[in-house]
Amino acid sequence: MAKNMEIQQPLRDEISLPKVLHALSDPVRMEIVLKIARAGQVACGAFDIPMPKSTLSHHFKVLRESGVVASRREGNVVINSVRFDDLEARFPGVIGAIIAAARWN
Amino acid sequence: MAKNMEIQQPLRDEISLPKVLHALSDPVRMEIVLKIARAGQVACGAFDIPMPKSTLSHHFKVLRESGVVASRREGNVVINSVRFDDLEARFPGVIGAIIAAARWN
DNA sequence: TTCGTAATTCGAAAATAATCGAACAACATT
DNA sequence: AATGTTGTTCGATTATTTTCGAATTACGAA
Repeated sequence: MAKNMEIQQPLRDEISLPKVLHALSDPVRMEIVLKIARAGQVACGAFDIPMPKSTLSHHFKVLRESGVVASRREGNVVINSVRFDDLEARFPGVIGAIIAAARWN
Repeated sequence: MAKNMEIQQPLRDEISLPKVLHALSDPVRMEIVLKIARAGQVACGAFDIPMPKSTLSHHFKVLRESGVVASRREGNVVINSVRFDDLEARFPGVIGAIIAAARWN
């Protein structure tokens, strides 16, 4: 298999609102997003969520495929960030309001 | 069984963000919400969505139980409205941004 | 090349959600 | 009371998601 493959994620214009909302409707994934949003850049390994890593990896996959999170490999860790610019361009106000609301509740 | 029962829906403070996002993550339900939002008040029967009424009723139930939609019986129709005030109070900006985004996409 | 660490993929099982016809309930009208 | 209309509930089926251990990939370092 080819090495150094780009991690698959949708282009800005391909991001779909139902998929974004579904991705964020899971409390574990929301917690992940909050932590990434707070820190800016977080490696997958930095989450001490009590859960097998295959399950956690699944949640990252959902977040990535929905366009909420961007992941890139750096050495042998995967760094995640929230795609604020793309989300804001496509769905103005949505991601900010959701994250702000989730911080309080 | 008792007659004239109130239709069950969560109090403002019981509305949960994950449930709201899940409710809105379905395209059929989003379409329902858009139509209600546009018109203010819409009876269940006013939707010409090609789908059995039991399925449609299920979607209304999800919207109601998540706190997105309020339903009240008036004569023999059920009138639906979006709970803007409650949603705005609990999750400022969320419902407005999502509906605005959904209108375009 | 071998080893260790980080993370994804696979495959199967369990849990949730969506779908839909048939039966039922609430209400207005006759 | 009988009938028609609107919408919900029930129960069964199918579809989608979530979960998790085992195997695998990607990469850096020894």
